Amino acid sequence: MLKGKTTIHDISKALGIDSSTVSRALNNSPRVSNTTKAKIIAKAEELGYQRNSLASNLRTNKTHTIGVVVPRISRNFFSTVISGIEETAYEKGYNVLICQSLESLEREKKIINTLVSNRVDGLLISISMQTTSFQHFKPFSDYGAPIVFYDRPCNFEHCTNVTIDDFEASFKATEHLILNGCKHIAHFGGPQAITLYQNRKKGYIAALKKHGLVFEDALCFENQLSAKDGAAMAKTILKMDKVDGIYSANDTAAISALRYLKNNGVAVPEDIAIVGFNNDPISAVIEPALTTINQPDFEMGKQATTRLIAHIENKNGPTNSVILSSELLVRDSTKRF
Amino acid sequence: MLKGKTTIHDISKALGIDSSTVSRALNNSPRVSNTTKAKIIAKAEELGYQRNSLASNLRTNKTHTIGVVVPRISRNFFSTVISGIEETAYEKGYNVLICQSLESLEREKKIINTLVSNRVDGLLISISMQTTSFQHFKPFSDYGAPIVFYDRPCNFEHCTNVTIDDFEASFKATEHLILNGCKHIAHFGGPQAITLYQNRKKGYIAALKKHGLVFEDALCFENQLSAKDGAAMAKTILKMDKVDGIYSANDTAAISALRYLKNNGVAVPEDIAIVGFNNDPISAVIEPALTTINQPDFEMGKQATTRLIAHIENKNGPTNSVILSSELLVRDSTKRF
DNA sequence: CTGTTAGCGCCTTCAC
DNA sequence: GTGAAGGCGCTAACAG
Repeated sequence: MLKGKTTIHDISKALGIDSSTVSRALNNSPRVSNTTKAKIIAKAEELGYQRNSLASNLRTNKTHTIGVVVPRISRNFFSTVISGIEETAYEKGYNVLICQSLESLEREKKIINTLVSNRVDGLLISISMQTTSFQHFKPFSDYGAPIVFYDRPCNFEHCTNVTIDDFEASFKATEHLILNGCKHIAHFGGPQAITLYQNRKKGYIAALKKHGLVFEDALCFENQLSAKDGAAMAKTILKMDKVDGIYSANDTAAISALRYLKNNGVAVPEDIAIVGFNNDPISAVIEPALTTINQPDFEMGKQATTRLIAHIENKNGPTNSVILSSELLVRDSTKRF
Repeated sequence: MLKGKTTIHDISKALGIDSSTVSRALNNSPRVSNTTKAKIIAKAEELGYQRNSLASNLRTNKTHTIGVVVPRISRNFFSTVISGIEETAYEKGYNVLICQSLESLEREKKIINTLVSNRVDGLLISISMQTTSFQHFKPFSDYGAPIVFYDRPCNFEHCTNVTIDDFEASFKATEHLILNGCKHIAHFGGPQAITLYQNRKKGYIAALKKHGLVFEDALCFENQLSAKDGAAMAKTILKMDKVDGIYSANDTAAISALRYLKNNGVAVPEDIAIVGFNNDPISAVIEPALTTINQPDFEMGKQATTRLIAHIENKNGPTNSVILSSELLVRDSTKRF
């Protein structure tokens, strides 16, 4: 007989105890005597019993499972967020179902359907870059499962948003450069159609203003911030021959620029200092000369999960959104090895 | 009324058609007339019906879900494997449940339990580094669900293994260095307790032998291959003043060594050529001077999934293990920017 | 403390 | 082509 197919009825028969008592015992109900409980548990192990969660969840109408939708697990930021989510979820007795949208709206819709039909208790989602309408979240909230949006906020019904304060982070980054003596700071910016990059630029401008530096349009770049872009911008900057600081809205461009500068005999951070948003652990090891903005990724996962579970277990909880702060991570800029 | 809670009975009542017919229609059974089928589907959409997979799976004893256990999703190699798994699984109508063991045996055991109690149809797993006994897989195979081990092989019952040919890859890497004129090639090796690193060393030795080079114990390192290790080994090598090539069993150590060398005025690959196992996309951008071994990560995911699904759907299929080849990725070693 | 009964939502014989 | 009936495995009243 296949052990895995053991049911509470098998235990029930083997012991001459009713299956409902077996169920209670296995759920550690206080309404079963310790002796029978012990007997039942022993038998369960002997028969290799494994609860059928499908049946249990169907009956209780609760899965103790949280659906997590992420654009890409390979991005360090998101995988760290997931770590935070998992830690909090497991701690509180929830399982986690991870799905990647790969930035595709179509795929996001499919995922939502699957999660709904699997009746997850709640949803944590960072929407895809293609997502502009939110109708596909409706079936979710309709069946009473709460949603928390993390990193990429969303005005859907009264859902909670957990985000990072991009303005503040950029402000601090730029200010750091200024306080270290930079007078002409370039900004490597991302697509201004995206709120996130807008805010990062605003923070940069605000810091300049506060410290009485002039905003120069020529020092403001806007592109995809790829490695190629980074090198190209560095080249442009060198030609201008006055830039002494760079604030980059992501790390790929920052690192690429840094390498270009070094290869062309520019000392970093002595000649040109660089602060990059985002921090990838590998690049940090490789480029200790780079100061980065350390995003609260793990913390974001924890916060979002805590809020979500609060909503799941207490439907009338508040839907306060959360804005998290980042920290500047200034590394040892001397040769490390 | 909550839309999400619509059941086939609601549709049944609304239409005056029996629920069994509704069920058949929604499963696109040929035994329902097209007219009633259309009516039912229309009504289902109108009511926002979402199938309850819990009930369906319970009844059919099939979840169309594959459990995937991975040591760490943040490692590029694994997240790419997952992409391959997802692609194949979705194509064949399966869902994927991703779990991270974080290299912990205890956690791996818990995951297995959850997956079993959720009755996934099959398991794809890369075991944790702590895993040496395999008893915890028993409940899995006991209830008839097949297992495929990927990347880290396992002699458990007659399960399929999908792995990479480490010997061959190392051989090719080392040979590449030799063919490019290297005479004294150092080997940055990982813990020799792990089969994988053993095989990588064997491939290195075999290549030396084939080309009549002497194996020198002093050039063979064994450590965790961290960034620190990489720099330390590079330092040692420089002192020896004869090494002209490095074959590293991972990329972290390779990149770190490369940077140390460059910082000390050594030209790469002109003075010392480096080939590193594993390739991280970011480091590839940063260090075009590095030749890497391009592992068939995506392909591995696809292969493993294809095998698993074959076993799920045809219980008596063969359990042939698969060994995949890697490719040397020689990058433009000139200054890229 | 333990047993009885019923049903979660779906699918699948078996009839007609 | 459709309806009736039963059960997947578990839990939650309600009794006793």
